Amino acid sequence: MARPKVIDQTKPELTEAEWAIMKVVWENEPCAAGTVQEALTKSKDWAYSTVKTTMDRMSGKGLLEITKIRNLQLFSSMISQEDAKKGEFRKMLKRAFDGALTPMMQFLIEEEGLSKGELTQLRKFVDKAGQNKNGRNGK
Amino acid sequence: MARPKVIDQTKPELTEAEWAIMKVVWENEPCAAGTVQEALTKSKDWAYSTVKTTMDRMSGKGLLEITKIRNLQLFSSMISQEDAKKGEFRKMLKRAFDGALTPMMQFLIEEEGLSKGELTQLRKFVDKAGQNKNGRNGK
DNA sequence: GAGAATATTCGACATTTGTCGAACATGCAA
DNA sequence: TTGCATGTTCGACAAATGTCGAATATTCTC
Repeated sequence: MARPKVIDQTKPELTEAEWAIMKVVWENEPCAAGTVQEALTKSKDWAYSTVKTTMDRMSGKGLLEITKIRNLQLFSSMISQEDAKKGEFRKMLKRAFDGALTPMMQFLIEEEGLSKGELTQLRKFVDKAGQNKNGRNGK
Repeated sequence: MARPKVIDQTKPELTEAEWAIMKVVWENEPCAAGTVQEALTKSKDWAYSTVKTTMDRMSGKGLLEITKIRNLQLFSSMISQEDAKKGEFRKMLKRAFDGALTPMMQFLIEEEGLSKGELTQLRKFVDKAGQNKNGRNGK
């Protein structure tokens, strides 16, 4: 009955460009490459082909899926936003903190200098999370 | 008098291999490439030249500095561990959470499922940090 | 049906990263 | 003095990323 504690180590690894594209896809899927390119004009000055090429490569990697409707290709995400975030977070944790969460937290609070507001907010979360945890699983 | 709120956006960006090497350097600097290579044999099966090449490139990027003693090259870090961690953390925060800390915290607690012990530890940090912050800067 | 709009295909090229091996240099021990 | 043991230099190569442009296909609309 023990819930699977094995964490999928093969979480997706997105590059900078892939993150930008994925964000748009998550918001508009299924969507065409042109849509993504347009949505990014504000932040990225990418040519249509740049976006398309990257998206094609992404589908090759299993990050996106293509559905063809006549002449149109619609892209959909194959990974959830949650998993992507998880992957990014884990990568950072592993690289900079040897995978240890507590030291990361300490570093965050001591070095990053959270504002009072952020601290208050954080405490609220901690308390809330604490409730759900009380009484069961410790370790 | 306003404290500089401008955060150095050009924090170092280390690659996977660079992180591994930097860690050894921080622990032994100044040290030779051979020392690093040996220290990594356990985790990475890298040839001496692989390590050396990477370290040379790192010095070219300003991540490491070389001091020559006769025939020997001793490498020293040009960036602090703190800055490297900060950079890695910020990159993650920016990519996956649009730079917003609070949502990241929420995600961490809700999705990553912190253990009770970690929560307790976290609360302790928060409280401690809260003390130093109380009375001043709110924002 | 012809031309403008849109898309898709493909091949290209520059950089960055990961990884070495071979050639050459040098200082110390036998 | 001769050679290992160590180092350093350099050039290479493959794969991943970032970026396009040109050629080609499809549609839609007059």
